[in-house]
Amino acid sequence: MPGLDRSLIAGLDAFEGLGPRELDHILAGARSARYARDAAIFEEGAEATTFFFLLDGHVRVVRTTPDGQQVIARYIDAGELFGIAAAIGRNTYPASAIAAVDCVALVWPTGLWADLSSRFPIFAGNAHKTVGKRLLETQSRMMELATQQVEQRVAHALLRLVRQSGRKVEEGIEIDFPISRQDIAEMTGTTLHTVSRLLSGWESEGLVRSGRQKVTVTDPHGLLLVADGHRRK
Amino acid sequence: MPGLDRSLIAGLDAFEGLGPRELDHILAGARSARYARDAAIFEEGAEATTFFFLLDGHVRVVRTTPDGQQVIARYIDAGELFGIAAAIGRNTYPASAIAAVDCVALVWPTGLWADLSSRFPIFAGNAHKTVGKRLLETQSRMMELATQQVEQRVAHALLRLVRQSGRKVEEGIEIDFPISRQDIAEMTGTTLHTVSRLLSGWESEGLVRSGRQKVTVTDPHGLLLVADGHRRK
DNA sequence: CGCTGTGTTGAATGCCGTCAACGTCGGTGG
DNA sequence: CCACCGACGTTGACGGCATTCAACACAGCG
Repeated sequence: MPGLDRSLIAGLDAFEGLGPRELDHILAGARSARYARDAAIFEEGAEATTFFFLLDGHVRVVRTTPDGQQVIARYIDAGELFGIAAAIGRNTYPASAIAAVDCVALVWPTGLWADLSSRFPIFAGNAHKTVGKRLLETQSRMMELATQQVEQRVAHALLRLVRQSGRKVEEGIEIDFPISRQDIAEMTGTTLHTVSRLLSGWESEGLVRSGRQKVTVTDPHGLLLVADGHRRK
Repeated sequence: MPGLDRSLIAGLDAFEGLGPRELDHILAGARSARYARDAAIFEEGAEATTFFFLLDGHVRVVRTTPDGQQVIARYIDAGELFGIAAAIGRNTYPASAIAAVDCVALVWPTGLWADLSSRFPIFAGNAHKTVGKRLLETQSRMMELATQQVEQRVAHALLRLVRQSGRKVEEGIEIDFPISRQDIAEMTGTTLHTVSRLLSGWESEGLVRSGRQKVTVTDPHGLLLVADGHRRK
């Protein structure tokens, strides 16, 4: 394999504050890998032998309940570290990671974590910041589930998705990867039926346009009103 | 103030792997403080000027929604670090901390975090492990909210509380601090009315005994069946 | 050209939130 | 000491939101 070029990662959040020689050193320990759409990058409960940085694509992070129901914990976008069990002293992955589209990632053996994080404390700090952000974001979603109605939760979920993984198109902002009603239901703790009804309603109100595994938000501000419970009707 | 004795903290999880001289050094930067029941130790959104280790008592961690509803994120027990915004690179507290009973805590200025964590990487690692545990636990609660009925969620919450903060008494295991129906509702995303009904029902089935701000689980195994949705009836 | 995954929509059920009223405990001040 | 008051808890009745059950439509694919 040819060496990886530091321009791949220079300037990205996770590598903020590191110099060229440091980036080269970190990259020297990595390989790059491709994952086909719907491939499992790692599985919940498996030994955490590697950690990852997503160069391109979108990854769905999923946990499964004892009785088999799936819950989508989050989506990872290009430019984020993931699978960093080592950073929190765990040796198994707490969730599964599935490629939502064809993906490219950098992959390090977990064994390198201790060396890299002691040699480059800034890198470790950036990873811990990422963990912290995810903790806060998870708490926020927990609060939504605890206090809001389904309609508001789904609206919030869509707004989060377009903000984080949106692509500007003719009619508005489109979610940049295939996402089904079932997926949205698993993010918001409801059923695909309810999601379908909500999207149909919003479509006729001109807030969104949606089709098979596709959602475009055409009126973000209007949707935000719904998300905050300001029902006009 | 007299020096704090290292026997206060030796052997506890957060200080695992540190020697006597290291403990002394860490303690040298701390002061101890008392908080009366219901006192706010810190407030959501405030600048994170200090971080804490709970020596005695129980602390309720609370976030408030934009429209004023409170959600209890977790309870902190004696022997845990908390308010460690510095460990995840934040400079404000993401939640409020309220003393559930009279409490005693060690308090460090946040400014010391960088020094302590670079000087004692083991200490920093222990803190990051704590953050990781809380992320996983928060994810689990999010999954419960997304997939389970109120009855199961409340049962799980009680089981978690007795496991983590239980005190063995004559009739079973009692939650070691005052907790109201409202508190349980705020942990589980329901109303005090529903919690009251559930506890009444369980009391007549012999699973729990409860009174004013008191809950005792008398049949943990039976309650676990309820928590897992094995309703006999 | 059928099959599977995805999406839509109607109808019925039921969980649990809301509204309401009352009971009880404990602390506090006269 | 006792009366009062506020916080906490209980219980019934009602209703609505969302799940469940069911049937059908449509697209992509082998």
